[in-house]
Amino acid sequence: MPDPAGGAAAPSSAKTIALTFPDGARRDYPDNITGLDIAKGISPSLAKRTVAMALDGRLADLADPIEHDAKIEFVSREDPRALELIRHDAAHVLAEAVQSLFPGTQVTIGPVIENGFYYDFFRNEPFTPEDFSAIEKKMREIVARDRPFTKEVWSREQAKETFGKMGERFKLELIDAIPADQSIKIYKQGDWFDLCRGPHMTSVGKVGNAFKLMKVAGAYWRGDSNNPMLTRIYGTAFAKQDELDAYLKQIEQAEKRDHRKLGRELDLFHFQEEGPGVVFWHAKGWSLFQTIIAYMRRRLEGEYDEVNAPQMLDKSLWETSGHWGWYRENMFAAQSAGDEAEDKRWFAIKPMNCPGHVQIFKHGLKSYRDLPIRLAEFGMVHRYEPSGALHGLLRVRGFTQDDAHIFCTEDQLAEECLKINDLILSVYADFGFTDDIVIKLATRPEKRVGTDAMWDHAEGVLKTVLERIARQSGNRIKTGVNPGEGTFYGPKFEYVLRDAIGRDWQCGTTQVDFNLPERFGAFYIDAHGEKKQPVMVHRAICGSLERFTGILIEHHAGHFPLWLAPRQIVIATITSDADDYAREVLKAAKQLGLRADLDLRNEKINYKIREHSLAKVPVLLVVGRKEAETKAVSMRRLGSEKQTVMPLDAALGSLAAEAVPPDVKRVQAAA
RNA sequence: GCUGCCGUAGCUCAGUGGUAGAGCACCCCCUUGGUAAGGGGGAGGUCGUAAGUUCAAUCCUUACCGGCAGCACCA
Repeated sequence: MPDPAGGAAAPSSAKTIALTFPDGARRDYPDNITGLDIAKGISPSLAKRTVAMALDGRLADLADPIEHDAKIEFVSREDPRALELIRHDAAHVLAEAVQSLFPGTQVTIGPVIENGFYYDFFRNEPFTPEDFSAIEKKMREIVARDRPFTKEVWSREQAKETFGKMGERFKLELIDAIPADQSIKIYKQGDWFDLCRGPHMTSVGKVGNAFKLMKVAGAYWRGDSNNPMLTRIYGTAFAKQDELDAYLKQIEQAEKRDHRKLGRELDLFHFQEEGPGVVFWHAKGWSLFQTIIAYMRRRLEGEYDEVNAPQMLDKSLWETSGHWGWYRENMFAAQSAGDEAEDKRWFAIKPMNCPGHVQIFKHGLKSYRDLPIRLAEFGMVHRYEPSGALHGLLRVRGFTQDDAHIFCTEDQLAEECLKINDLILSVYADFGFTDDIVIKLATRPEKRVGTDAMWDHAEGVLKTVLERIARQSGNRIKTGVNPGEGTFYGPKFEYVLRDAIGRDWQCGTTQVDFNLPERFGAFYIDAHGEKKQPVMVHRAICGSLERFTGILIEHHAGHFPLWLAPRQIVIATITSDADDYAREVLKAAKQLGLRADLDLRNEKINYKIREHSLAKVPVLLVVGRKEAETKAVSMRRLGSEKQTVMPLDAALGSLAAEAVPPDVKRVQAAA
């Protein structure tokens, strides 16, 4: 596409172009007329409130000459599409402010991101949040000055000379990276200017004052850890102050559901210094964790064989599998600790379950009639994750996978992938993730094993399967591709789900592996009595159960549905007169399999209500003398201030019915 | 791992170059109160670890450990 600014100097007069307006009107204009001229021609007020235009849906500078027939729309500052312009312009304002306050700081890039923008700077002394108020103040000055954004197209030489003289070595690198057929665009805002592909609004003042600098962080130049570390300043900007306020409030809400905070508050788990990245599960957290595993076990029944492979194995096995070569840096290994011990071999603590499962498959001759063989394991694996990657339950060094490996023939591969898909989607639905599930096909990475033919084949199968999944779901399931993101041994599907506040989590995965069976010499006997190599499919649904538990905590904000809640009911007495009856209620609840506790403390009911509400207990059964006399309970649900007095049996009966896990409910409904 | 910030009681946090405080939680006493904090009292800390500077370090310096944010990584 020719650069719109390219011909700005020489407007031709003979040609005309036809522009279509949002209301459908079509009008002819002289070639190279600018959006601004058109807007002015329509009405001065339109010109005044327009900050940019969209040509055939693509945002462009209002001052750009228009060279083609197009659909044209004028974008006001309030238009949702203007938000990215506001943010991008704010990034430029940030850069100018920083360079004016901290001379010698070099600029690099400053893109718009999901919730705002950032700008990466190079400076020996990094910025701190204490610098923010001064920078924001300077930014407000620059905005108030309201200089127009003007675009210039420079020659490569001019650009390199100018930025070279300024000592902007990162900009020089960027200029070199711009393809030869693209022009070098410079946006000026008063005296300050930046290399930028645009577009921008008409003037700096349009940024407004609803912006805020959020945080500083290091970031590698061009995202490569071999490159120098830059200082990144994150900010956000909105069209209006109340939108900014709402966004800040939303961040606060997200912080409240942080699983690390809730884990402490709800007494679910903890971490401590001696065990970086490994979880101490407390009773309530372990209950939740085990509820999830029990659920998964039920879902595997009849289809999978659950096995358990050793926690550590001689390193030679990992050399064979290839993990020692590929991932040694990220593995733990152990030896006998005694100085005098004779056996000083290295044992690798398993980072994956697959080599163990191959050993189980290999044990004894397998016939094609046995396939597919589906081996599942809730295996605890350990990986030496980089210290900076650790993050509560979401990234740990020791975790439990809901792992399985399927050994099948090539003919069975597609069918197996579809079966796995059905299971994954059904499990997600049971956990409350029904919409916005995305499946991505991750294709061959640069570092990989196996022949191209093998990869072609495996990717081909997955692609076909993925298309079928999308079709079957009536295109409810969205699909995509992650080029180069496959594992070293094969391509994979990544299942991404979206939580209650719109965050995406990659959980499930289906990975095709032609590599491990070959490395370990796994085979089966086919119908002609020949040895054949099985295809192996690695599959996880929740992925790391620790992580999945963390996601569930955040998804529900600790307010779990009854079937998951570690403590479903607390029976609280009003006075000690009701103690005996409360014990009766507890016994009856436990007989129905409900997880219930008693609160007989000598405290006022207000106090008890408050405490258990803060602990997010889903159901409070309050009993006093009245209830004891009538064999009733006063039920109060978490999040509600209403109480319902019900006969004991009816209350417990309905709670027990509600607490049945969703998969069991389905079975009950079918029966 | 990299950059920056942080580490004081179970939790949330205040504080000082002369070895520490608050609120909540905890324990004890009084209170038996009908749906989100009743009252009083008490106990609790080698101020992350180690070295250095200093007459003196929780406070200053360095290293290490751990955490937080982001980056990089994630079989």
